[in-house]
Amino acid sequence: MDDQQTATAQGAREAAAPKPLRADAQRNRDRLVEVAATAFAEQGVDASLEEIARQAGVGIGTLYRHFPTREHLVEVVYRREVEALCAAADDLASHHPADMALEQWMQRFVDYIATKRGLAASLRILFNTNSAVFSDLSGRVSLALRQLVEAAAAEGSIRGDVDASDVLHALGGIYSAPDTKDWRDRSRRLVKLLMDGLRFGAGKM
Amino acid sequence: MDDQQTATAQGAREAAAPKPLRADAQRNRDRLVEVAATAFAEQGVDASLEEIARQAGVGIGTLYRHFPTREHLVEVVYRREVEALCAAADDLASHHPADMALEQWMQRFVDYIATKRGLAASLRILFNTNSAVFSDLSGRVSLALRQLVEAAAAEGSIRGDVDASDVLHALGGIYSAPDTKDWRDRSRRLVKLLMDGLRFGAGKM
DNA sequence: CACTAAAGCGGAGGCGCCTCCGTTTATCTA
DNA sequence: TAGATAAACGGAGGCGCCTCCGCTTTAGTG
Repeated sequence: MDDQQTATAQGAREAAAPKPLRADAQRNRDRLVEVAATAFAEQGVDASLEEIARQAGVGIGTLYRHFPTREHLVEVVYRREVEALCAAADDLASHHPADMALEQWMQRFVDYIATKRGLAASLRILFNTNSAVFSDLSGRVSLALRQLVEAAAAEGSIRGDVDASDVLHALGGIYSAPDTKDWRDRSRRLVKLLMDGLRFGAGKM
Repeated sequence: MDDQQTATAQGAREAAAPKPLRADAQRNRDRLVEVAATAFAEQGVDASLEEIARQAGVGIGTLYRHFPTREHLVEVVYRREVEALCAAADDLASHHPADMALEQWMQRFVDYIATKRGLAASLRILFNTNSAVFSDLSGRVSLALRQLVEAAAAEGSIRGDVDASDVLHALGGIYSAPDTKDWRDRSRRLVKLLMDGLRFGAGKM
């Protein structure tokens, strides 16, 4: 009878009010994410959480308070990286001609994917567990790509008869290619090839 | 390739020529599988391996020698159960009219699946890692089902215009239904319903 | 049998996971 | 500035994973 707050009420209101963290807590949290990003990149998602806490200069308890499970931490790191990738689209767009921006972004996208190949299984579990994460992130990516494609098409530097989802599919094909030694080089060539295809007939619309 | 001893074949073939174990080793191995089957059924695939070894009366080292990873043990247990399920098809067929054999087998299939719902994620990983296991086992299941269906159709106790894969699909639908409290009862009713549908129009062709 | 090599055993030890709770600290009020 | 208090910290402790290697048992051989 002492119980006042049901579990449902608790869960319903997390998106609305992320309640501000205390300064030290925020600092520790940021530091953990930073270190975790490096650790996951270097050693995969099985990197030791105790080691991450140690390198971040906090106790293991602090890590677990901020990220109750390994998956929580992975999600935050992963989301941060995808957001950085999307942000890069804007940056490239404002510093390069539209077709170059598109090409460079795709190159970067492919490079990024390359570092994540080993994580495929973990990410699939993450997405199954919480498919909102997946749709959110993949939505951002395709939005970023669409903007680049449309800008280049509008500018006339690539053809106008393709849309972003075609391009995303083409990139997806690169991703699912076998994991050979020269994977990265080949991907680079494929992106260039794709760009040539896009440039072909530019302005004809 | 005429080569029969590929690297993959090495692990997968224990039925063919897995060099005979020493008597004590075989005893321990059997005991481990036995205990593991119970433990996995009761506590899921995350059951403690040390506890399994303890209950089997062997050291943890022995368990790991026989089953280098948790997945190996899971696979053996899982395979054993599926084989038992398939063997039951023959048994039922020789002791009951064909349609009753089919119905009872489907009931048993569904019950079996019910106990495995929590394992879905683990099994998916297992199947991804070693898809030969999946195709082998699902092949056996559909073979067993096909024999039951065809026998009943030949006997005239169910209609003749359905094939086994339809039935398997219908059962699959039951499997993917939401995991409610009365899941088992409802599945039972659905199997009966399916049987009625199969009996309807029996002997007409 | 007795002997021996090979096969098998098993548990200590090192590491990582995660929880729990006594201690510390940032922030708020007076 | 001092005091109060909720928030945050952190690491000890218990458990499970897995490896490693010295000891034991089995299955052959003479």
